[in-house]
Amino acid sequence: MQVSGTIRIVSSNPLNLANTLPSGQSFRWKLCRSHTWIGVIDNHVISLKQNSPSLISYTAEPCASSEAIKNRLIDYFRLESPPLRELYRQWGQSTKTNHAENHTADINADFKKKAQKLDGLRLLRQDPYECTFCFICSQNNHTKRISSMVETLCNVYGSFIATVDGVDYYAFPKIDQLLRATEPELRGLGFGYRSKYIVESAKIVKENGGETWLRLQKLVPTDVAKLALLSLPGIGHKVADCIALFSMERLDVVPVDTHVWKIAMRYLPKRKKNSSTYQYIADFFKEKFGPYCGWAHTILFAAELKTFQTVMDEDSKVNKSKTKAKKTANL
DNA sequence: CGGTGACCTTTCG
DNA sequence: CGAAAGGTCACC
Repeated sequence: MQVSGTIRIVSSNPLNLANTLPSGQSFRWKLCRSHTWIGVIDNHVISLKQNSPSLISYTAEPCASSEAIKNRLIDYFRLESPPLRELYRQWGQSTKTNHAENHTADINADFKKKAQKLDGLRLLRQDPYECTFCFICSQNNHTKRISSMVETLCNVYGSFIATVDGVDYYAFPKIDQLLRATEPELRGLGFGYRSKYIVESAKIVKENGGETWLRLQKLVPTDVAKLALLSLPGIGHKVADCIALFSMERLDVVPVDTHVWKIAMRYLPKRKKNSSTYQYIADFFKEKFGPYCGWAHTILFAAELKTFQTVMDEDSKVNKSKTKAKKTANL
């Protein structure tokens, strides 16, 4: 038995599932049919269909109050605020700079161009506990493999939720379930050197109070929350920033990963790759995009993903012979 | 502090 | 078949 309903999307505050769900924030969504996505939120298998830019329909299993599911989705997609259209407009607007910077490329102008292809990409509000372990899996890894690792964690250690379209869905394992995982077992499941990080981090999370310990980090200052995250093995500054941004309401945090690094180097003088440069790049994004720079960052990050390359490249259909030149330019 | 190299495995060109 | 992938850690 399942519940269903619809959500109205207003144009001043868009949500585009196809641009949001595969953007590298969550690793739990799969496109199962045209415009239809299936994933798990909490203990519900959620199916979402983008009927049009202004209408999304959902089903949830197992049964629950339709209103409760709807409210959960509104929360998950941050549909209450801020009005995203206006943010896109601001991010695409060049900030006034001094003369020296006028000679460099304009990241806001480039944002504007890319954002047109990635309309309605919303930052998700994820669970800090789940997000933490997903991003421990993310280091030096690609989204496809991360997704399959997270799925394995759920299928092996999590509780069964429901079968939908012949597929069994499992919840993300609770800390006591996750504690059953051993390093050799995880290595056997293909987690590689992250196996040890997962096992050790799970122990520390348990010692500190379990899932709620991570959820409580929402309430403390950002630097305190980051220290808590950094105390877990397998979490450095970049992963801590991802968790803070995607699950702890730190929308002003900019994780500097390999893609963001490359983006930044198109606008900034070259620097060595060390911790001070990490902050230097994060500050650059903050200056250019303001208090919601983490959200802007995620859009620019997504534009670099292979998943979106076909969409982003539709520009070049104008003149296919230019493809070769474009490739060289990107190097 | 800053710099360097090892590290599991999959995916993609 | 080699490089890259939402990096981190140990060690100098």
